[in-house]
Amino acid sequence: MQIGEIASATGLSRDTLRFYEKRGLLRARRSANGYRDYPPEAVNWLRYIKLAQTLGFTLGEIEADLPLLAEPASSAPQLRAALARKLEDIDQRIEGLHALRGELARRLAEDMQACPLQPGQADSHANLNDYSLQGVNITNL
Amino acid sequence: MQIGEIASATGLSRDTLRFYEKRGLLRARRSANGYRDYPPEAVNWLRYIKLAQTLGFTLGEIEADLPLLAEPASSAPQLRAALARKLEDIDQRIEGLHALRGELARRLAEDMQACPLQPGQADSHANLNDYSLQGVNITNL
DNA sequence: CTAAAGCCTGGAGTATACTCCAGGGTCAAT
DNA sequence: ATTGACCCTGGAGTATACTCCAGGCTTTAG
Repeated sequence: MQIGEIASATGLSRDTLRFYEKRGLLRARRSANGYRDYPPEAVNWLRYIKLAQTLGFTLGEIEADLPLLAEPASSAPQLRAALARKLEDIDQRIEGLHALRGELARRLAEDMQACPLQPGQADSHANLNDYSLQGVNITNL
Repeated sequence: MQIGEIASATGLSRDTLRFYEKRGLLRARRSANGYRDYPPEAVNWLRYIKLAQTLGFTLGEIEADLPLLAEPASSAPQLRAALARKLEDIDQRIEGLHALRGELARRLAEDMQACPLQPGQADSHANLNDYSLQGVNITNL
C-alpha cells in the first residue's frame, strides 16, 4: 500500500503518516522509486494509535507501548508487566470518567449557587427536579 | 484566597491560574491592592478542570461546559440537553477505552507476527499462554 | 510526449497549553 | 527601613501534534 491509500483507509493525512514515521511510531518499506510501502496491517496499528490518541494518550505514551506490541519475542514476564500497567492505566481513566460524570451531576445538583465563575451574582436556588436528565435523576449518576 | 494558596490547594501553578483567567475559564475578584481573590469554591472547579483535562478533554471543550455549570438559571431543557451531550461524550470515551483494552489484548493474542513496525522480521509464533495476564486470559478482556 | 496526479524531502507555520522571565509594586516582620 | 516572600503585567519561549508549502522526481492516461 502506498501512502495515499493508507491515508484514506485510516482517515489520517499523508503528512501525519510521514510525521509518525519521523517520530518512530510507524515504519515503512520503500519501493524501488523511493515511495513508502505499507503492509495492510499498518491500518490496524494506525487505528489503534488514533483511538488511543483521541482518548487522551499522547504519542509518547503510545510509543511506549510500541515494544509491547512490536516484539512478541520479548520475555513473557516483561510483557505481562507492561500489559498490566497499560490496562491499569486504562482502568484508571475509566474510573476518572465515571468520577467526572458524577462530578458533573453533583455540581448541577448541589453546587450551583456557589459557582466561582460569576462571583457575587447568584443566590437563586434552582429546583433539583429541574435538572433530571430524561427521566434519570442526575444525583444517581 | 489568593493565587498562591489556591495554587498549592489544587497543584496548579500560579502561571496556569493566570492563563486560565486569560482564557476565560476562571474569574477572580481583585483585592484593593490588585491581587486576585478566589472564592474557596474555585478549588472544586479547578479540580474538575484538571480531571477533565487529564482525561483528554481540551480546555476548549471544558470551556463549552462553562455556561452549563455557571448558569443554573438557564432554561431547564437547554441545560438538560447540554448535560445529556456531555454524558454521552463521557460514555463514548468509556466505551472507547474498553475497546482499547480489547484491541490491546487482541493484538497481543492474534496479530503479533504481522506487525507493521518491523517489516520482514518476525514469523516466530508466540504461544498464547505466554500472554495471560496475572491469571486472566487476555482474550477475555 | 505531456499533463495530471501522486510521491519525495526539508523546513516553516499553527494551535494548544503551558512555563518562564523582566521589571516592578505590596506586605509582614525584623 | 529594608529584606524576603508575595503579587502584578506583558511578552517570549517550549513541547506536542500536526499542517502547509516549495521545489522536484515518478507514474499513469490520453
